[in-house]
Amino acid sequence: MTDSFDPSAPIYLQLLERIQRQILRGDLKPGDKLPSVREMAIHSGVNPNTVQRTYREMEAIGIVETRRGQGTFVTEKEAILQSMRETLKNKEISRFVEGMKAMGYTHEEILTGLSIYLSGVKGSDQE
Amino acid sequence: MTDSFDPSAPIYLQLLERIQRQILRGDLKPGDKLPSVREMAIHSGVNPNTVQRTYREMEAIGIVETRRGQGTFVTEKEAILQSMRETLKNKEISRFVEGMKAMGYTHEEILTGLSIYLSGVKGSDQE
Amino acid sequence: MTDSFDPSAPIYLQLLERIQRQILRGDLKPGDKLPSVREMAIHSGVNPNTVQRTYREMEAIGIVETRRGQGTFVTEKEAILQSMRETLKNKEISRFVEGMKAMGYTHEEILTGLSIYLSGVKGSDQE
Amino acid sequence: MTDSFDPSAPIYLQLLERIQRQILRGDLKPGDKLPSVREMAIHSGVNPNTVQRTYREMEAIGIVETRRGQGTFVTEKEAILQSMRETLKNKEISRFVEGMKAMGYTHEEILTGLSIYLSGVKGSDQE
DNA sequence: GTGGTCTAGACCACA
DNA sequence: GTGGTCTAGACCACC
Repeated sequence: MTDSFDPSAPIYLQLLERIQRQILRGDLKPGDKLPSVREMAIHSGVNPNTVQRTYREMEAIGIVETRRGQGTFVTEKEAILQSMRETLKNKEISRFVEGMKAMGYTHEEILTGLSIYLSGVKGSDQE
Repeated sequence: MTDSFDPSAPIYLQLLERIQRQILRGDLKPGDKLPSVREMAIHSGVNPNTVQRTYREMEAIGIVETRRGQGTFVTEKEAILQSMRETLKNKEISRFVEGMKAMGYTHEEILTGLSIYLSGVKGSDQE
Repeated sequence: MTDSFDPSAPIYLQLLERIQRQILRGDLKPGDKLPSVREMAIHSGVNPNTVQRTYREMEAIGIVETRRGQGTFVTEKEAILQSMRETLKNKEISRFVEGMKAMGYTHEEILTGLSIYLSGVKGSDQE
Repeated sequence: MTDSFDPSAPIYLQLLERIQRQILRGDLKPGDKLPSVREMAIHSGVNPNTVQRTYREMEAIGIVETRRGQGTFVTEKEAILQSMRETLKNKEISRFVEGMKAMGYTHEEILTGLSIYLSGVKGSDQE
C-alpha cells in the first residue's frame, strides 16, 4: 500500500490524501511546516495551482493552518487530527473492501481472511 | 483500489498482478486469449521482454497456457484459478493491513472498522 | 557422455543441466557457492543475462539459493537434491533410449545389451 | 542424444561415429555415395586431411568402399553392417552407463530406471 | 563486489 | 502472425 489510490481521482485530492497519510505516519508532525507551494509543486510534479488548492482544502478542514508570510503548518489541534484519522480510516477500509468485492471476494472471505491474518502477525497494539 | 500496488515493485510483477486481477474480475475468463506479447507491450508502455517475462512467470505458475504460434490463454483449470484467488486475497489483505499499521491504526481499529463497514453495505454474498 | 545434450536446446537449459551434473558428480557440493553470474558468463562464453536466467530457473526449482550481494549457493535441502537426481536420471535414460531407437535398436536389444554390459563391469554399488 | 560424444576424442573418430550413426538411422543407405572429402570437410568444418583419415579408417573396417574416380560408397555387405551395428550399440551403452555412474547412479538404478522407461513407451519392436 | 531488472533490437520456431 | 531465446548494455539494490 505504498500509495494505493484511484489514479482517476482529481490530483488535488490525491495530494491531499497523501499528505494526510504523511501526518498519520508521523512523517509530518503537529506544528511541522509543510513545504512551500512552489517546493511541493516541483517535488510532486504537479502544477502550483493544484498544490495551492490542496492547501486551501486542508485549511478549510482545519488540518493545516496558514500564517501569512511564514508558511503552512500542520495543526496542533488534537480533535481535528483525531477526526481526520477516523475519516481516513474509513476511507481506506471502504477502498479496500470495494476493491476486494470487485474481484469477487465475499464479505465473509474478507472478514475471515483478515481475522486470520491479524491473528498471525504482531499488532501495533502491543508495540 | 483501481490499481493499488507498490510502484517500486518490478514491472513484470506489477503486470502479473494486474492480469490476475483482470481474471478475478472476469475481464479475462478461462480460455480467453491474452493480448500478444507485443500488443501488451505497446499498450502497457513497456518492453516486450518485460511482458514476455510476466507471461513466462504466469505460465510457470499455471495461470496461463501458451500455444506456440497461437498465443497465450487463461488456463481453464479451476484448481489453479482457485489457488490464485486465495493467494491474491492474502496478498491484498496483507498489503492493506500493513499499510494501515504504518499509519498507526491498531489491529482492533482495523477489525472493528471493517466489521462496521461491512455491516453497512450489502455484500456480494447476497447479490 | 562428457556432455551429451541436444545442442539445439536453449543455452540456458544446457547450462542448467551442466550444473546439475556438476552437483551430482560432486564437483559442486551442497552449500557451495556457484561462480558469479558474470564469471560464469565469461567462462561459458555466453551473455550474463543468459546465465542469470539459468540461475533464476534453478532458484525457482529450489536447486540453488541466492543471497543478494553474496552470491548463488547450492541448496542444502536433501529432498530437493534427491528429486533433482531422480529427474535427471529419467531425462538421461529417456535421451539414451530415444537416441538408440532412432538408430534402429529395439527395446530388447537395448535392455539385453545393457544387462550384459552391467554384468561385465563392477558397479558403483559395490564400490 | 542429438550428438552425444566425448568432445575430447580425436575429431576423426567423432566424424567416424557420426557417419556410422547416419548409416544406422538410414540417412545413408547401403550403396549410397558419401560426400566427397572436400565437401565433407567444408560441411563439417574440419580439415580435409581429417576427413580423409576418417574415410581411410572406414575403408579399413569395411564400412565403405572407395572407387577411384567415383567416390566413396557405403558398403552393401550385410555382415559388415551388422557387425558395425553391434559394435556401435555396445559403444553407446558403455558411454551411457559410464556417464551415469560418474553421476553417482548405481547399476540397479540404471537397470530399473531403464526397464520402467521401456515399459512406458511403445518400442521400435512393434513398429 | 553480488544478483535483479529493464530496454532495444535481433533471430529462430511454429503455424 | 505467435511466443521463445539471446545479446549488449544500462541502472538499481544490497552488502
